[in-house]
Amino acid sequence: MGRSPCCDGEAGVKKGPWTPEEDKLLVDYIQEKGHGSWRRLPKLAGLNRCGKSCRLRWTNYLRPDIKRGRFTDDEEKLIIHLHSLLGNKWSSIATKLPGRTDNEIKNYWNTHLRKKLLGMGIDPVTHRPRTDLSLLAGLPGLLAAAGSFGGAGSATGAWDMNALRLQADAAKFQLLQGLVRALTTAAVPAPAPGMDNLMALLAASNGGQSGMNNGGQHGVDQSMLLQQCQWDGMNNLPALTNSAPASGMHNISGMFDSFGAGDGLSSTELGGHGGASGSNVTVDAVAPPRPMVANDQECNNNGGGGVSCEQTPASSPFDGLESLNLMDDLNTDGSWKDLLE
DNA sequence: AACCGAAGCAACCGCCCACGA
DNA sequence: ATCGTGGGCGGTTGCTTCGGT
Repeated sequence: MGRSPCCDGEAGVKKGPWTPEEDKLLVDYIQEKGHGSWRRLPKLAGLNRCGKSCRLRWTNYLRPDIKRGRFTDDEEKLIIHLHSLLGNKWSSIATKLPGRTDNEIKNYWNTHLRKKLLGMGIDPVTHRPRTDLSLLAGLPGLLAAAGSFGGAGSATGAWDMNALRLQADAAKFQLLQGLVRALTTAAVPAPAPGMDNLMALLAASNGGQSGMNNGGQHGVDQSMLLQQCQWDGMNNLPALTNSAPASGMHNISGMFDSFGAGDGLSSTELGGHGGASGSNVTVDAVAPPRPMVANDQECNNNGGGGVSCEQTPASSPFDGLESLNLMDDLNTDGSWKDLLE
């Protein structure tokens, strides 16, 4: 049974925005005597507010160590990375961002970061590629998101490599899904191996709406994404033949299998893995081993919320791909069961 | 200039847990 | 063991600001 709100029964207690006068009363009192019991504080400080409101105002806005202003790119990346590990444990995330409050981070996530991930084809809850029907039509949005993700960097044409890699991960997934779709609909000639043909195939399979042939509408150099796709071995596509869909399906199934296994994709890219500098695109010749993330003692502070403290591989947008069972989503005629209407 | 919808953000709500009596 | 209280947390609301028409 939850207890009743602390302000229940306190008729006449003021709600809504705080005035500068109220702020001053609160700050002066706490700086002189400390907050002590929040419930008793309003009366002692001469405030017509409930204690809970005072606590929130102090912890979120009046504390002297609060950092205001825009989140930096590094902070954004850190939030995304921590969210992939901790979920909506905003207070835990806030402990890693000095001067930022859980409320501020939560708001920023809901209003900015969540939308960015969605635009990149990444589920903001699971941090994995989205598998809903918007995926195949999502490349234009992906590119749009790519154009906006880098903040000041993208505005100057300097690509954020970590963001690009994340986007490339999603792009690879979409490419493969489009490939499966194309081969299984048998309406498109089977391609010769190679990325260029794969791209063309995807465009054809998607009714020419893939956005990859939009002439750089969003200022995205297609070759950059291609290089990213090749970065971890995407270039080593299995040979595709002109055979019937069943045969193609076999090959693609193998692609998915190899994709999920030790492909070196790592969301620690988000955590500052230096893949490139400046605006030059560099491609890791050998993807680094996926690091283990130690969820150490701070994972104990959630009051039994259930965060595992075991060592777990750092999550990636592609982590768990092998468990997506994409082939299970295909009907015998090659159409998607749920992804396509 | 006025209107309207979207986005952003401060603040509130209600549930939960820890802890002490 | 039970209950009441204090405080923390995530989710939601509603006001304000912004941008497009």
